[in-house]
Amino acid sequence: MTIKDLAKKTGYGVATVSRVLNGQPSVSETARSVILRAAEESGFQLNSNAKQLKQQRSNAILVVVKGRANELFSELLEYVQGMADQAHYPLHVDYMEESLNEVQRAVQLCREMKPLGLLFLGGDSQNFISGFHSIDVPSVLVTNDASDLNFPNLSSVCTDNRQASRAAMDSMVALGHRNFAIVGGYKETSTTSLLRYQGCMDSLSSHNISFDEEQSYRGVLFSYENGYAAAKELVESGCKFSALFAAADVMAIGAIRALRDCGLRVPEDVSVMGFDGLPLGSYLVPQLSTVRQSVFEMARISMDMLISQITEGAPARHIFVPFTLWQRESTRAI
Amino acid sequence: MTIKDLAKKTGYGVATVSRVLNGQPSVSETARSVILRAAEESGFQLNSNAKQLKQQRSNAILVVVKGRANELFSELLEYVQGMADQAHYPLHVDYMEESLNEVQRAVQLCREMKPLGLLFLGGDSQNFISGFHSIDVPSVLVTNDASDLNFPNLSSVCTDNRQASRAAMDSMVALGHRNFAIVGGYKETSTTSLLRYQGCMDSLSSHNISFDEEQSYRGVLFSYENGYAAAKELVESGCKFSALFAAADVMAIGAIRALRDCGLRVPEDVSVMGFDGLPLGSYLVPQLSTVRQSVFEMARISMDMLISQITEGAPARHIFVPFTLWQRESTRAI
DNA sequence: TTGTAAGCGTTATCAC
DNA sequence: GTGATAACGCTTACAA
Repeated sequence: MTIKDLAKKTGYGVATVSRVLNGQPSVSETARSVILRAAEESGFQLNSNAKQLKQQRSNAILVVVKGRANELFSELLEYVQGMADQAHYPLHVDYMEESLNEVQRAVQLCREMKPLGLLFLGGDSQNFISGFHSIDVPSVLVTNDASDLNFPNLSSVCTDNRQASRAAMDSMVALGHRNFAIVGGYKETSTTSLLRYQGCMDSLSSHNISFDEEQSYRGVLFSYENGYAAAKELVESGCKFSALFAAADVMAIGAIRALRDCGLRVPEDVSVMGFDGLPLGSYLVPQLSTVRQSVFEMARISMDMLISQITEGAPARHIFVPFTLWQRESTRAI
Repeated sequence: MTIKDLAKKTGYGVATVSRVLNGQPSVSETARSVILRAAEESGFQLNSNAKQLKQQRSNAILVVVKGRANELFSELLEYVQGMADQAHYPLHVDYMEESLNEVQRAVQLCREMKPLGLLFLGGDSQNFISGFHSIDVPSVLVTNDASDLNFPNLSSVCTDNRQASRAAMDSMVALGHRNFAIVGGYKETSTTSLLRYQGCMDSLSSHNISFDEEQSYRGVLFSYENGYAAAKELVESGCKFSALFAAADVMAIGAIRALRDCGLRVPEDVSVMGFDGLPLGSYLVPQLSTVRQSVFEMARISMDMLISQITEGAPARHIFVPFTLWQRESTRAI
């Protein structure tokens, strides 16, 4: 069943059928209803390959999501989806392996889909530097700062990772903690991980707290498992600490279990603070203390900026969205 | 940049370029290397719209995933991905809203992609009954039983939900529990939820344990939040129980927090058992007791069956994969 | 081994 | 308003 069959069946030409199916204006009401009914009856759907191949521009927004198991992105996406619906932009979501190049992927998809705009959920600066020049549609990078990259069509919206992790550490210092362990990311390869690390150091040095990185910092890929392993190793290596900061909630969760397996209770023996503010954290016992990223705000601002770039040619902007410290049950004063 | 440009640039015809780019045999080594180098240099990628539009059959396997926030599916997918790589089948993953019709979606995608086979992660019997007849490629439904549907090209692989939840309840009875509360799914609309409910009833009645459904059963959509709300409501409504069975780990996690907020400790005051065996469960304190679905086995069997249906025309089969009871820290004997 | 050319199912550009 | 018809970028006979 193709558009041709529908044309034959209704007695109209393919052009009219196409116009109707795409909701274009200059079609008679008769034609519209006849064709829509026929399409309905036969359950006809446009072939998007042919459509996209021929189409000069679609009116969809393309979302490129880096990594499929990221709960923060899932949450972001839910809001973004709602906002796109409300603004009547079809949303096309493309999930990709975290290890692949999201900009290359976007370039390919732009050629194929010709979207109005691009939303990146997660991204790596290096990939943008080396490949974003061949993207010419309005874009927004979410959860990473792109102000240094200076692309006229690339905005960014994120939490100030450095300030946020500094604030997290400050709050634990305020609770009386002086001996810290930190489970972070690979600061050599991930900008986000580096910034969160630097924020920690900012806090420690401003309070004149010494920190032996070799002994008290572990950099791993964000996961329950790695959080567990890192925390266990910290304890077993003899590192003494009353507070542990994990640069992601998933690692904090793994870490808490590791501490428990080492005979340490949270928060009685060790306070643990995470980063992200995943919904899951509020159902844990103890509820996870964490730096809550303002997911809804990030989604809202991203979509607003993207849409104004698309419709009004607004210039690229770079925004830090406020975060919130959630002192809950996994931290305590000593 | 198109295949034509590449042809012009290398002096070959478009057919040869196409053959090289698709790894077809009858091309000279010279042509192959020249064209590959040129493609590399210019970063050329085939336009998949044009490719799929023209192609009679792709050699890809299409995976239709129902719902994007399902951790069990994420885990399954990871294994499936690995197996497809190993067998050299490109995998195309399509995520869709849980509320939409996965079979309709598959029909559309089959028309567009012409995949060799289909893997459904999750699915609803009704949708298959009303729409699967128009799918003619080998297919496997994972996590649901399709033996009743009798489609010659539809296999299925799943846990015996009824037996598994019966076993879970039996195990709690063996621990001495007699008063149960159950947080399940909508048994009126979800077959899986109904089976898990029936398994519970099988167990209870075989042990002559009475159960007031009105008072002690809550049917909700699987989520942390709903698990929390349902458990809280059970306690507040005065339902007395020493054990709670949740038909999904996510609900068990929500329920544990709700119990805690009602002043009940797990497992000291109430034992809680989940269903699924999510990786997360082993990092919780207390570790979640649960029915572990054999995710790896399900993935392996699904892919094996799908591939033998594709390559050897093997007939459809319907397989129950063994489950495991994990008695961990959220349950205890009384 | 290679090239030519006919579509795949649409949309866009014309005329009418 | 509507209908021919030429692309879109590719694969695949069929010829050479």
